[in-house]
Amino acid sequence: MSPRQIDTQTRQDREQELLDAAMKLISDQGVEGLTMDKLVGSVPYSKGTVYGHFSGKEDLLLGLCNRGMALLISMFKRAELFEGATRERLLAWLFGYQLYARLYPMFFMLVITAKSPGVAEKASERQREKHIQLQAALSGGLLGLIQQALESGECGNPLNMTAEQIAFANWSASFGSISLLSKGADKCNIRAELMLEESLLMNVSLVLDGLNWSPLSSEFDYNPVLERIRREIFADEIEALRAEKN
Amino acid sequence: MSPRQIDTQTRQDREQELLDAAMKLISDQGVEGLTMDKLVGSVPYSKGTVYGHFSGKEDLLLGLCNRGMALLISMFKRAELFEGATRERLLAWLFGYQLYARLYPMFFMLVITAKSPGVAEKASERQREKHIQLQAALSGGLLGLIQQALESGECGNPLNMTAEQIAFANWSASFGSISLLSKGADKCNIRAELMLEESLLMNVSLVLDGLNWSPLSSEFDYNPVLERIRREIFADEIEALRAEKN
DNA sequence: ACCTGAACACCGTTCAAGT
DNA sequence: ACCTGAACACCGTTCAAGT
Repeated sequence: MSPRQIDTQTRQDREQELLDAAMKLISDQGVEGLTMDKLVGSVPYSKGTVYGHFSGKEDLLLGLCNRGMALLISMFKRAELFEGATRERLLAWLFGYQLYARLYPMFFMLVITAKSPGVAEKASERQREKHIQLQAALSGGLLGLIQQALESGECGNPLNMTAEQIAFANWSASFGSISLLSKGADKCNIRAELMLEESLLMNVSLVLDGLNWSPLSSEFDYNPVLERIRREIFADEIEALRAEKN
Repeated sequence: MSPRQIDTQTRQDREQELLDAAMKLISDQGVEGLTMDKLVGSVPYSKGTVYGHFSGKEDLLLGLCNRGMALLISMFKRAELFEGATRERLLAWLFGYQLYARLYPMFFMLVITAKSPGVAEKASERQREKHIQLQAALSGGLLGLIQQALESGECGNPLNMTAEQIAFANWSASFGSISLLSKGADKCNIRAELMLEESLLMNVSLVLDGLNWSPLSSEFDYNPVLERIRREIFADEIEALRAEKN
């Protein structure tokens, strides 16, 4: 209620406004269509003001990436509530990741560009700190789930890997499948999108079978589980994806 | 010997010269340090001449990517000669991929940027054709190896995947592991590089065990095989990597 | 104290003018 | 026919001048 309070409030609103405008530019014209000039032009503030919020283009990019990660975290929070064996809940987690990559391809790609030395080092301390904090929140839930599976013995873990190594194996299998398959699938290519879903699940199944994580895909039909995940957890996202097609 | 012959020869030489100069700029100043202005400045030709070889920056990028792929193909050709069971030869293949990513991180990353709609569409028809041709050569060897393993029964293939799907599972597991782990490992970070090697092999082992590709990693010690791969096939690359550290 | 936008250095690309 | 480099539109960033 003090003037200072109001000031920081309007300041935060304006920052969100800038991020909104930047996202609109990206979804209209692609990542390379995002320009400080265009951003300033699409917003009722001057260059100096924009630079008062983001120290430069790299800082803005990391700010966008962080917004995307917060969104992904909210999806994972919902996936954690899915009822089922640990492997089924992990499936919900991975399905959410793939939905996220399809709904917000710009955010998915920003994670890579944000980690490249060129941008990470030029960004502000504030956004960098936020980034590693979000990263920790992101992997925290996954690690907890894996630890549970190790303790209950559902994950046989024949190679005696650590929970972190298992998490990395799952993440990199998903990340590799998604990034190799979603190159030019921006629009219309519905077959490519279905292939992404199918390939991702198959590749992750191999990893989980290799980990001896029961029930193995040879002993259990995961299709009804997937159907439940789609209906119970991510109905909104799937609807949004369908709406986007038209 | 005709004048035309000589002309195309000098033209090809000049194109290689331009690619050499571009590579030097990238390895000195990073990918974003590559600029048409700087390239022209580092070479005894004018802007117009450079644009006579590459229709624009995207075309140059794809040209560099293609050069990297040709280099990777030559490494895979050697890996194919490795003597051993199919799973051992696949290991040689993947080990080569990881060495390539460490030796030429710029080439490894260029494959992603080259596939992004922004650059692929702006590049010339010539480089685009070359690119898909190289891509076919690249996956051809891997597919042949997998088919062999399927026919001999060494790969149990419990999920009844096609050879293409198996190839994609291996490729995406490798790609994901490498790209997530080699973010800022440019220099000095020797622990991160060893971790890359270890993580990649572990993640791929899970996939291959999930495929029931014998001998399973629980029944067979692959470390001596790796040692043979290092010594018999990639001794030069490992030496180059060591030399680069100093 | 906060905001503005002219100014600067650099970028990718083109094309009239030279040889 | 081939090459040159001035010129153009656009980019990210800064900072003296305003309020």
